[in-house]
Amino acid sequence: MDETREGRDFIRERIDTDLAGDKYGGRVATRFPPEPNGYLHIGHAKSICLNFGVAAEYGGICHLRFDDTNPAKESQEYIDSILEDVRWLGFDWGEHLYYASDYFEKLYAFAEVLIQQGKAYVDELTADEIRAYRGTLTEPGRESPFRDRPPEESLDLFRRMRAGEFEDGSRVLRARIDMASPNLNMRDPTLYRIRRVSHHRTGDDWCIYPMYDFTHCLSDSIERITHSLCTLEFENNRPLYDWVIQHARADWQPQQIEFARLNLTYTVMSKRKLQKLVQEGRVSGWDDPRMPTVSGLRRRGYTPEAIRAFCERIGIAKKESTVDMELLEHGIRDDLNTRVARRLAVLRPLKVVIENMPEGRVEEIAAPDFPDDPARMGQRAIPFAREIYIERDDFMEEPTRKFFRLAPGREVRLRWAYLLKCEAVVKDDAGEIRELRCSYDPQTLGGQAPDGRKVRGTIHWVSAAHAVDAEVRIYDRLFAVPRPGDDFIADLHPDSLQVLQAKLEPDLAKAEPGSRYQFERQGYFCADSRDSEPGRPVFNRTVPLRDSWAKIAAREKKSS
RNA sequence: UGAGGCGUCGUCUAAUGGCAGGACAUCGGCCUUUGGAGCCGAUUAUCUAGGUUCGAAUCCUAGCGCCUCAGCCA
Repeated sequence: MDETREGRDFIRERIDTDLAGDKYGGRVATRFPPEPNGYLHIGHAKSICLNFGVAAEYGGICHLRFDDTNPAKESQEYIDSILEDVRWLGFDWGEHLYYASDYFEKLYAFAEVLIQQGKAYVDELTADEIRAYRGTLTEPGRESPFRDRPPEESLDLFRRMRAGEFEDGSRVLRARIDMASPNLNMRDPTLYRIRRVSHHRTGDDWCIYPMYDFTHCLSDSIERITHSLCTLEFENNRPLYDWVIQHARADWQPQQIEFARLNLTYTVMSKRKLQKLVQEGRVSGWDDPRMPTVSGLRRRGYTPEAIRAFCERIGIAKKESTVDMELLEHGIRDDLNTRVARRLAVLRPLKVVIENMPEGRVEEIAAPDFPDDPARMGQRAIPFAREIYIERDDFMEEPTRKFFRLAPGREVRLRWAYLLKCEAVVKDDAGEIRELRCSYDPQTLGGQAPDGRKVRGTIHWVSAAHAVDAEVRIYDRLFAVPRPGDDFIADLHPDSLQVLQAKLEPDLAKAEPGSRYQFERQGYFCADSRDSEPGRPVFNRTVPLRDSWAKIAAREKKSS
């Protein structure tokens, strides 16, 4: 543990203070409270790492609680995905899995307490009227004509609301606080509404459902949560959080602390926007590898370790911020670099005929899985034959100054194999390059020339006859601009997905779904867990390797 | 412009009255059978103006800018 005083975030410092002051008897209990109305995204991962992380560091516990008070928007599918994602991220809630809907009866009892104290009343104003009575940011609101009715009357009405005597929307239960409060949340907020919608867990047991501000604080209290960590937009709700617990006479008062939510460049992070992308078919689903969802990142090939390390790196603060996507990408490269085996794969094939290689002859060449780490065992055989594929980009008919790959008359090294020289270019009638005629130097197996001549470029290749044909999906950023605007659909990146028919080295035929590799000189790839079939993997590009050649090429192009 | 928050390199984030540090990004160099990785180096920041102090990112005053709140969403 590197829990030095330096670098600790303000939440942990606050908890230190509480513990030192014996505020909660030395206990720490947090909770991650998702609403099951969408899939988790990396912003939730930040919250999960914080809540579970804090609990672990202080020897406490972290509950997983579904905040399921709005059945119209929630479903079991979302619950299942959330459970899977939290687990995949590496966190364990033990037996502490809860649902706010399990507390409906208790919450109802708290509501009756509030009514009996004269702190809540049944209002018969319409939604529009309530809005009109609320006032504005600069003017106080007006009190409802039903505000001062006797508690007994409200109690009777509230019981009849529960019993189903009234139509949806005809009445609500409201807190009786202060219609002139400068904090609009305190202007008699709605606590319960009538809504005849089947709940995914309680079915048709209830036709009234509690609101967030009433449910969340009391659920925290029921569970004896010590520190209720949430995002900045709930700061204005904190007085109400405290008010409800006090006046409903709950016997446990957690401390709500707010921190800034995560934003990332080149993506969007609100469930509403992500849902729109899914609904409009702009992506294939919540787990589309371009989505910033946990399931999308998983399918893309991200590891839980990389996501956790990222969440640690970005820190916790109250300042609104937008983190560079590059930091996330750096994290997954850094993780995968030392973890995954190397393979050769030609994404945009160009055929090469090696004229001095006898037809029908095949050589098996051993290639290490981890060339940077000789101590680490693991290798596979790659067949070498007369016809091979190389990357189209690795040949240039009229090479620029700094291009040191293959060109007419030039020599390059085939990774792990021989030096190869381009003798001729074969074009079709349209002038397109169809194939290259080359020669190899049989004295150079392993890539070194006995005469000591230097060859600068090394390129990857696969044997044409042995190659595995595979679909490879090249994913790029979902959005073309760093900060998508309100009309975010217009900012979508038109080429965020390119589907390629690639040629892979034979070993890759046995790639298990979900397995990760580095395709040398290209990037990190992950066998798609949904579309791969035995012997026919489909690969998703997780992230490209850093490409300093791209910068040089761009500069050369500019200056020419 | 009522209330509540927030302002430190391009981007995140530390420094809690005592040398403004780290990471990512960027730019150089070394090395390299991945134009990858690795190694070395460099550029770049305290919102503004006053004040307190030997000394201010930090304390005080006044500004400026940004975010959140007028759901029977969470």
